[in-house]
Order: sequence, then C-alpha cells, then structure tokens
Amino acid sequence: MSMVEMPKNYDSALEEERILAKWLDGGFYARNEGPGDCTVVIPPPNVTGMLHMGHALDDTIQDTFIRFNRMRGLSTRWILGTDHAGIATQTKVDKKLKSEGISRLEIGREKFLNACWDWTHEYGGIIVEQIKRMGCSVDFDDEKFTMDPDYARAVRKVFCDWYHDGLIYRGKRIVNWCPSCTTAISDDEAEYQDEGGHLWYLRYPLKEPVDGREYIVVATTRPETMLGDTGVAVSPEDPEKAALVGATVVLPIVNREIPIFSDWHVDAGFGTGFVKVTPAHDPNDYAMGAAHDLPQVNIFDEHAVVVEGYGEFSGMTRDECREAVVAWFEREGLLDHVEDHDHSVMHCYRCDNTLEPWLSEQWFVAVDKLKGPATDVVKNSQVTFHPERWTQTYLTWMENLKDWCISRQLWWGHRIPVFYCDACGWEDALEEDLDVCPKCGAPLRQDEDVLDTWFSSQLWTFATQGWPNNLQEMEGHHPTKALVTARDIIALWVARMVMSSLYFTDQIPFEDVVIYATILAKDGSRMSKSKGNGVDPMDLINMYGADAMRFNLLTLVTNNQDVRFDADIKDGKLLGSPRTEAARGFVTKIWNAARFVGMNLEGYEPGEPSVQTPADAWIFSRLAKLSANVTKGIEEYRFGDVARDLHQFFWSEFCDWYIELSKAALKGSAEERLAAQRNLVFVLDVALRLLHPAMPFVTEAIWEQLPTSAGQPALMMAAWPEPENLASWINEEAEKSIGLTVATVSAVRAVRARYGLSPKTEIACAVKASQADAEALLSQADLVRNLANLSVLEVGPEVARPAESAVTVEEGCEIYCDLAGMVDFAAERARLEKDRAELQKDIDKLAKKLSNPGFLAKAAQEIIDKDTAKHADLCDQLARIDAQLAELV
RNA sequence: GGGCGUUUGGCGCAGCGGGAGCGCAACUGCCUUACAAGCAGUAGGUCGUAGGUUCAAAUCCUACAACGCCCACCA
Repeated sequence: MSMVEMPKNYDSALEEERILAKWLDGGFYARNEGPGDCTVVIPPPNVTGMLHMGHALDDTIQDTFIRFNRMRGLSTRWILGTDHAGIATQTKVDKKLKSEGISRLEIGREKFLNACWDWTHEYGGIIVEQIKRMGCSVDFDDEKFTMDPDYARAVRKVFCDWYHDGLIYRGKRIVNWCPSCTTAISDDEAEYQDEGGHLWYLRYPLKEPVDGREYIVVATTRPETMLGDTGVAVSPEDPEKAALVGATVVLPIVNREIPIFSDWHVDAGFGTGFVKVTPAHDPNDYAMGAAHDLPQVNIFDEHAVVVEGYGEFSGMTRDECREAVVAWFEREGLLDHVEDHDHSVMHCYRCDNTLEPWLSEQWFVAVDKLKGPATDVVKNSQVTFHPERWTQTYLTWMENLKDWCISRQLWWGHRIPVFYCDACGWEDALEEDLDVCPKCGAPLRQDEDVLDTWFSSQLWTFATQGWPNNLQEMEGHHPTKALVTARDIIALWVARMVMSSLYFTDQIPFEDVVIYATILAKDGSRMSKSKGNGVDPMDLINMYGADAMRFNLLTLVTNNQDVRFDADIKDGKLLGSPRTEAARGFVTKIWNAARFVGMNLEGYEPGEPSVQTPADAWIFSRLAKLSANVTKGIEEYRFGDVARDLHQFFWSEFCDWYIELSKAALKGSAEERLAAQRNLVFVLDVALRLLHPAMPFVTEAIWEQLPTSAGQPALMMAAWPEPENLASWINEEAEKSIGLTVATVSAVRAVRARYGLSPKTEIACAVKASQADAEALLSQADLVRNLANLSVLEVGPEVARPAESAVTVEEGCEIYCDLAGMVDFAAERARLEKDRAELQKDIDKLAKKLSNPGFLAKAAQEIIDKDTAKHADLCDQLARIDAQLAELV
C-alpha cells in the first residue's frame, strides 16, 4: 500500500496483526542497549484467568513509558512474566477437578501439581497473547514464571539465608485459618465483612460464692468457643470486680475450673465487663493467655469441626455447635439474655468462607530488621510514589508491620525447604534436597507446606534478572526504573519487594512507584465477574482497536484514585464505550490527516523543512512546545496531560488549521508546493513519533509509508523528537500572527452562521488593524480569503467600515463583514447590545478591582499591569461597539 | 475508631490563589474531493454546604454533608 492508496478508514484489526508481526519479527522487543537504563518488570498477572481493565491500564502505562524511553535510546527492557498465585490457582484447579468428579486428595500431590501446571500453561499462554494484542513491547522471548527452576532456586536461597540469619522462625500462633481451603492465610488476605449477629450473655457459675454472687455473666459473639475457655478476664480499672479477681469459675458443659484475672485488653464498658478467654481461638485471648499462663485448648480440627472429647458436641461444625451450646445453656437456665450485635467477620479472600482464628504451627518472617531500611529509602525519596500521597499508605503499613506468616497448607507453590530427621531431631533449611540425615543417616522428611505467593513475588525485580547465579545480568539494570501497579498491593507486594531487595541486593528494587486509579464500572461500583459488569479489554480492542483503548485509558491517568469507565454492559457483553469510541475517532483523524498528506506528495523530493509562511513558523513553534510538554509529561508519569496535549495539537492545530492553511501552498508554484510538502511531512513525522508511545499501531502503520522513514526499520525504533533539538523553532511572533488569522477567519465564519449565510456566499471583508498586525495578516491574505471564502480582503490601519456591516472586535482589530442587502440589521443591533452589556459587566468588575487600594498595594505588579491593560482593552472595545451602534440606523 | 480520595455545565473529567475549561451528548448550518467516525457555529455552570484566611478563593484553612476506598478494632 502506498500513501495514495490509503483507504478512508483505518482497519485496526488488519493493521494491528501486520504491525505486531513486523515488530516481533524485527526483534525490536528485546533489550535495547544504550546510555541510561530503563528496565521495567511487569507486575506478573496471576495465571488464574484473563486480563481485566486494571491490567490493560497498567500495561498501557508501562508500554507508553517503555516505548518513549526506547525511542530516546536508553537501555530498555520490559520483563514479562506471570505469577503462580498459589491459593488462587489451587482453588481454580480444585474446582475444575471437582467438576470432573475428581478430588485432590484422591489423586495425591504429584498428580494435582501436574493439573496445576496444565492450567498454568493454558492460561499463562492466553495472558501472554492478550498482552501482545495490546501492543505491549515486552520481551516475549524471555518469559518468566514464579515457579521456573531458576526462580525457584532464588526463592529457596532467600528462604535458607533468612532461616540461617535468624529472620525465619517457626512458631505456634493464632493464624487466620480457612477451614475450606484448609490453609492459613495472611492478615492481608483476610477480608472483613460486617454481619448482623448476636451477643449471647452466658452465666458461668462460681466455684465458691463471692459476696453472695453465685455466678458471673460473660458476653460473647461466639458461644461455641466456650468449650475452649481457660479463663475469665476483667479490666484492671474496674473496681467493682476487683474482689472477684482470683476467684474460680466452673466452666459449664466441660466442668473445667478456670480462674478470673485482670488484663488491660478488657474494656470494662463492653458487655458485662467479664470476658471469656479462649486462647486457642482468638488472637486477643491468645495474648492474654500467654501473659497469664493459661492452657491453650484447641476444640476444632482443620475443618473447624469440634474434636473428640466434647461428648454430644464432638463432630459438630462451628455453626451446629453454636446452636447446640446456646440450646444447652437455655435448657440449663444459664442463658442470661441475647442481644442483637453487628460485628465484622473475617472471610477468606478466595473462597469467602468465614475464617477461624486457629492455633497452629506456622513459619514466620521476623520483620524487625527489614522494616527500618525499607522505611528509610522511602522517607529519603530513593523510592518515590506517584501520586505522592501513597507514600503515607506505605509508611503507615510499614510502621504497623507484624511478623509475616509465610507458610501455607497448600500444594501449589514453593515447598518450604526445611528437612527434618524424625530419628535424631536434626533440622535444617537446604538449598539442595537431601535424602538422608547428615547426622544419623536416617531418612529425611521435607516440610509439607508451601510458601505464601508473595514470598516468591517479592523477589520479582532481581530474581527475573539472573539473581543469584548470574549477577552480571543484573549489572546496570537494577534497580529497575519504575513499578506501575495498583494501590491494593502497595503493602502486599511493593513493600515486600523493597524489604527483600534491600536485604539481598543492597539496592532498592525500583526508583518510582506509579499507582494508577482503580477502574470502576460506569455507575461507580467495582467491576466484578459476579456482577457481570466487567469490561474485557479484548472486547474493546475488537470493537475499537488497541490504539483507541490505549489512548482512552491514558486520558484517565490523573491524580484520581478511582475512575469510572464509561462502558455499557449487558449480561457481561460490551455494547459500547462512548469515550473509547471518541478515541477511535482520534485514530481515524490521524489516519486521514496522513492520507491527505499522502495524496499530495506528487513531485515530492526529500529535503529539510523550511519556514515559508507564518503558518509554517507557527506550527513548528507549536510542535517544539508539544515535544517539550510530552517529554516532560511522560517523565513525570502525567499521562492524562500528555494525551490531552497530543490531541489538542494534532486535531485543533495541525488538522484544523495547518493542513487547511497548507492547501493554498500546495496549489502554488513548484517551489511553494515542494516546501509545503516537506513541511507537512516533517510535522507529521514528528507528530507520529510523539504519538507513538501512546498509539503504537496506527502511528507505525502510517510512518512506514512516509518518505522520511525510508531505510529505517520501524517507528518504534526511531529517534524521539528531543525538545532541545526543536527549541530553536519556538517563535512567539508567529504564534501571535496566526492568532490574527484564526481570529479573522473565525469572525467571518461566525457572522455567516449568525445570519444563515451559506459558506458559498462570498463576503467582502475589511480589517482595521495596527500597521504591524496588518502586515502579518496581509502576508496570508490568500489563505484568509480561501478559508473564509471572501470576495475582497482589505487590511490596514485606516480601513473604513462599510455602511452595512457586521463588526467583530478581537485581538485588537476590528473585523468588518459587508452585509449590504443580505441581512436584517435589527438582529445585528440586538447582538451588539447584548455584547455591550456583557462587556460593561466585565469592565465594572475590573474597575472595582483596580480602584481597590488593597489590591493596588498588595498584588503583584505584573497582575496589576495585566488587569490595567485588560481594562483599557475592554473600554476600547466598548467604545468601538458604541460607535458601531451609533452608526447602525 | 484512624487515614485517604471525590464532589466543577446532561454525562465523563481537567484546572488547584489572579477574568470558569476539555471530550462526549444537545442545538443550528454545511455531504466544502483527508476525514459526516467530518467541518463551521451556538447554547449550557453563583465550581457540594456553611464559615474563615487573603487586595483577590473553584483553587488555601476549618467544620459539615454525600459517595467511595484503605487500615485498625469489635469478648
């Protein structure tokens, strides 16, 4: 296809496939060597499913940033990978197997892991294809996975080093246990949900009456846990109960004798002021139990079913047990009363089951030594958050950080590399497997648990770059430049990467953390599968093209923390997205501007751009400023501003005016035509380069047709228009001069529209302007005549106003359109009077301001000067309108 | 309970101390050979409420309201 043959509409599906193949075949996605480094790691998507709008936004931002830096010649590489997402994937695979009538427990660990790998390959492949279709220039030839052998070695080394350095320890703790997934999950993975519940007031008899009291009353939301009570606590600041401290309670049902003691955890004002203490089933009670040496009685098994030894209650689930216990108390007359009580309950973020605080043996990372350095690098701005406010989120989390439970009772994940000898009690963390005990020779047993997914993904910036075996590979490419991610994993992931990277590489993992807004549905609710209101990025690409989706997404990148995505969805099907459609309109606009240039290239010879007309000087000046704004904007991650700047320039300046202005020159002499061609090609070429990071496909498709691309491999590898190379084009006078042209043409067009005069009707126009302005305008008299369809254009300081004319006052000029015999002047009079009233209002306002002594005394001189000039200008305009009104009969 | 964000024309959003903007939608007129997914023009807002600071407030401060998010706690 040549530029002359470009079809009217850009076929995104056709071009995207072709261009993508060209980029991939060209090997352009591999590392680009150069001075300065811009290595970026993709936040690895979970292999659990398809990409959603969050990924689309995330990846668009990164790709725009990467393409920009690649064009600037930096050493760029965008590292691709996916995350095994332990619990999430295991849940999905479990479900899939269950639907086939297969149970995980039946087939065993090895076969189950094979099923997980199959799943990973299938969905990992889909995700990679989707990333490709978005135009993301990641290094597809070197895809990482958090369970790759190399990666696994890195994970294992980290575990062993921390184990031997004393940062990893094992302990019996209360953890958030999911009885359905039968695993511990971290605090960060637990979700609180408010639920309506009850407070049951239970009577616990005292062994010996105290001051005549035979029983005390405790209030609880979880009566079933009373089977595990080993104490009753009161507040130390509760004088009424002081006498009871030290007394003994006989726990109903189990007849256990338990003490009453005082502890600061207790709030005397809540319930009865007596708290039943169940150290094995509540984090606070655990702490109290530890402080007061209470036994820990575990009443639940891993499925939250009551264990043996509790008579009729054994074998009951939590809920059954609750009912039975309450019934028992009621029957025995020990149920004092019941109140409604709303409270929040922890749920598993995966299966949504109610979590059970459960005492079990788990592995932990001690964070004391890690949090200090990780706090410092953010406080001293080595790591910078964009927008800046997320710094606080990070620091607050870091400050309140508790030891991290890293073991999970799952199969899919990195198995904990701790080996035990049951014969002699030997135990160690090993980087290589060992079969027999080095001490006694007995067979060894490896820990059954796997590591939390975040334990492996915390190494993402360096374990994807050769660490620890090939430190050469990382050299110069770590720290990475930017991490672009969602705010909900600042704590889970970002913070942990900082901690581990500082510990193992002595470097921060990245310099900038870019937090993008959460994309919400049109009505402000979260997009979710269950609601069926989620937008599939692939649907958007199919409907509007990847460039349109990307551009639309970039316009959404502002300081906001949420954005509503304006898409209509019905039953999970995308009906349309007005803003993406508008973005596609922009793509089409770019395509057609290029098509115009292509249609006018006959006789073109390569050559430098040159200023022939004020319009040339003006567009070059605008282009130079655009380059500066776009460059700075991308450097500062202000993608919304960048998108708006590009749109404004290309559409409102280049297309609406420069192309229109160039039409006359294209019809001029051979020299004028050639100069115009060269200038059009030049501006289009630079504009395409500036647009390319945001809209890679359409710009590449056009650019390869441009004469300036001859002999060059691809726009994505072409040089970035550096602001300093264009700065000499900046020309304020030219911008002013085109301002006059625009004002004149607009004035005539407005007059036409106002009086319903056809664009085909020629109008005689006269402009009264200063000598300098008149000269500037006259230099483009032909253009103005053309654009406004004028029969005559008269310009000068002494031009006379035709008797029956419409007058526009703008830019210090008076623009007269001779309308003799064409219109009703009563309307013109009314319009002028309306203008006059508005002017008068502005003048009064300004006059008031300028007569305010406070303003004159305190305002900056330049503001005063500006307002004074403005006031004079408005008064001048008013005088002109008055004069015109006087002349209108 | 602590923190954060948002509130600007019908819709989606910029602006964040000196005369209220953009895109879409609306209305009017144009099929002007790059583009009707276009062009030209018009209309529409006392910038959530109430105070305060300032010569000057959409913009800064305080309180309040609505909506949303995060963290903590809830025997």
